[in-house]
Amino acid sequence: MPPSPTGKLHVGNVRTALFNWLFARKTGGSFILRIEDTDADRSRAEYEQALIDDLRWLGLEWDEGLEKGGDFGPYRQTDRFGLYRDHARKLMEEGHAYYCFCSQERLDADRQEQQEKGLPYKYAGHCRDLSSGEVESRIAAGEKPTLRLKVREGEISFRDLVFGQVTVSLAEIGDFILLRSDSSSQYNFACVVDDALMRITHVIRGEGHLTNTFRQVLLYEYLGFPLPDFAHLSTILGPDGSKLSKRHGATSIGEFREKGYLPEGLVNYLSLLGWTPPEESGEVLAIEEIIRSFDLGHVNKSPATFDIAKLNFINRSHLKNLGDGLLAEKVYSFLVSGGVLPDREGPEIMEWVGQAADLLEKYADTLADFPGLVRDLLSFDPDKGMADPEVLEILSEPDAAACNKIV
RNA sequence: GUCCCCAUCGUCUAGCUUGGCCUAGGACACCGCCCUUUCACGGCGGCGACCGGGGUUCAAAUCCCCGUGGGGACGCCA
Repeated sequence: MPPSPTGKLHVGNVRTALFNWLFARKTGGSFILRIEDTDADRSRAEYEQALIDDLRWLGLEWDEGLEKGGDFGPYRQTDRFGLYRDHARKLMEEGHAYYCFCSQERLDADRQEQQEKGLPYKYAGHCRDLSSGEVESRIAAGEKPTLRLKVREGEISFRDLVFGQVTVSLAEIGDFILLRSDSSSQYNFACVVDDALMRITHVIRGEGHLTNTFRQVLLYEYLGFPLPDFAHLSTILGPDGSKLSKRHGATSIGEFREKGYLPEGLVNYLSLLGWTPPEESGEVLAIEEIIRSFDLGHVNKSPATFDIAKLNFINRSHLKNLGDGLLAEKVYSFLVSGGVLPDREGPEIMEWVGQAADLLEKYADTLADFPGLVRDLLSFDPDKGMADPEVLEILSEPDAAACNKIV
């Protein structure tokens, strides 16, 4: 599981993490957390920490990697640049790579020209056959070249565990960059070196990487590394059919946590995106049951739409399975974190918790979703035995802020 | 634009590998009825799909081709 710390952990990434984790648990393998932070501009330490917190909150503990250590560290790519350079040198010595002095401007111009002609962009190979003398003198003169892979002719093909056999002509792939001019590693290269050195057996990642995999397979070939198994997971779409993003509402798992969703509910729902448990077991499952029946070979290829209504149903079901004591505790801390109740001891708090416990007993079999439950608690009137419609109105879109409003 | 990939109810999907058991099954949502002092929960029932067109075959949701729609890649991002 190699995330980039370039933003909040998104449900799509979590689904990928989850499938990696499930596969590792199912097969008795190790789930490894490696940070892909080779993009210095976008990577931020705070995102890395949030990512760790989110993964732990969900219960997706890793066996090896960040904060955990292991035999194949370091587990942060910025700490591994030396390794990449070593392998780059090897590729160069074997004639599979070359220095490229093309300026950004020249590349942009090439790209634009190709586009206008309606051709796919591909590096034109200007520097492919520079003499070693020229290379040396330009480097001596202070030019900072990138290192490119000399892509062979023919085709490349691999068998994906989800998508099956996929093939592409190498004529489609230009000589791509291995090391940037600041000598840091580009993603595809770092990824292959790490996966090989860390003895990764299964690469399970988002579908967006399917075409990167062609490049990577070529790198495995040149580097003489054994090929791991690849499994690509379809994209998660928003209700309008486009890739799920912020404008579709809550997408970061932090937001779901704040709204009071249960980690087990979220994990259960996400496991259902692209995968189906055996029919006889139903869809509301404890994590152990998911592990037991999880099967990568039965993962769907087509993109899945994120459906909040079904998430709510799954979450609600887990809420009901929680039991009164645990539930009262969760409700209380939810209200505290939302600022509805003060985080302190006191008679009025005890009274409230007492009422909550009574109510939970009464409502034991009738729980809705978490915010719905809170809504009931706040508006329950024992004399009338019914909810106050005005309060219900305010809380029809219940969240922590709305709860705050009425107290 | 070029390449890679995908296509079953509104949504998640089973079935497709090994064509007939599919008048296409389940779940969420929705609608109705029952239960209930309200709501909810629960029970029962309903609505609802094989993207289009050609093949192959005695037989196609399942295999092949074309079209259409969608996603992804084409970066000194990952």
